Amino acid sequence: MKRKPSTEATAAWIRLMRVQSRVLDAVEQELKKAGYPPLAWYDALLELSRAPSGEMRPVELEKQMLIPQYSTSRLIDRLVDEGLAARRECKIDKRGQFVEITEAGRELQKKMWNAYSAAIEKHVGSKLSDADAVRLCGLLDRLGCSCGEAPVLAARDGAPAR
Amino acid sequence: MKRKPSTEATAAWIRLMRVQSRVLDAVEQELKKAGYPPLAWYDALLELSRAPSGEMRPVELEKQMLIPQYSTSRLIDRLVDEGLAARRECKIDKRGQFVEITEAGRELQKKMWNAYSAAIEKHVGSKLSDADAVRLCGLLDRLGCSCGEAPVLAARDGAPAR
DNA sequence: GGTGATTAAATGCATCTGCATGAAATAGTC
DNA sequence: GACTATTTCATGCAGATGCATTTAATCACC
Repeated sequence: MKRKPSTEATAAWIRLMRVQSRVLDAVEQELKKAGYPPLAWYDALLELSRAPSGEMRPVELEKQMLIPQYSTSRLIDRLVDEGLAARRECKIDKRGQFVEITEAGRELQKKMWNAYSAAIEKHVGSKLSDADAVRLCGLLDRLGCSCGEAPVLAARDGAPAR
Repeated sequence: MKRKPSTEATAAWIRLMRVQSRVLDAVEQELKKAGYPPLAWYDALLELSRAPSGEMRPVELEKQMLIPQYSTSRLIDRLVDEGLAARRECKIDKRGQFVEITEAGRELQKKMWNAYSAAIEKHVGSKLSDADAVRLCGLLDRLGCSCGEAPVLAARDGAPAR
């Protein structure tokens, strides 16, 4: 039996779609204008930089970033092409590999965080009090739990998106 | 001078990106499993069906849907290919045209709304009280105003997304 | 009413994405 | 240890997207 959503729920759905799209576009545009690669690259570099010795398995990365396997594979291709990461052979499991962030990768991640954090502040932080940001988090979290939650750790020197 | 966002703001940003992505994926998947075309088609059909005589200019559609011009052009191509809409010559402005929804288009829009609304209820409505949905709307709206707001009219028999 | 700027729409091209499949290694089972 | 199933990663292909440009018509202004 299909129940219809209330107008309130429908309005919330619409806002969620629209506002996210606008805010994401705005932030991506700023990064692009500053000459930086897309956010997905940043996310990958951040994950790698946080890994114990700056390296992790593609499968891990895929799970952290919640993107499909082929997408991870190609993202790594691009990072490697740009010298931001390197593929390392995995001795204990020869079908796998390790991806290691390079110095250039670490530097780019840090530089991007400047532009990125400024954009977050501009498009989110400056429009919401901290208390309201917490409220927004709480409400959003309630929508997320149906599809397997990856607990978002406190973002200290970088924020993984998507 | 670049100010850094608070951890609260950053957390809100992350949630906004993640939760939207999950919820949208979930809803799109349900539509797809039910054998329906992507949400963008629905949005276009809804806009067209709401237009005075079931027709509007591509430029209008573009403004309503907030998608780039070339994207509108191609979306219309597909709708026309599937017999859901038809291009009509515009007598008063010969560089323009009208796009008119067909009967098949109207029917599809209505049928999709069943699956679509059920998905909204499942992934949003059922997780939030109406009061919380209103609160969520309020908070999200505050993020939206920086980039030119299209006031979202009450969704009576359909919800435009994105 | 002629000229340059602007608007409406389409399209060529490179890139990106999704999907399915392939290839190689490992794990599980008897 | 042979045989099948599973896991890890890459890739071919079709379709979608972004960007820049093109074509055609209208507008604005003198």
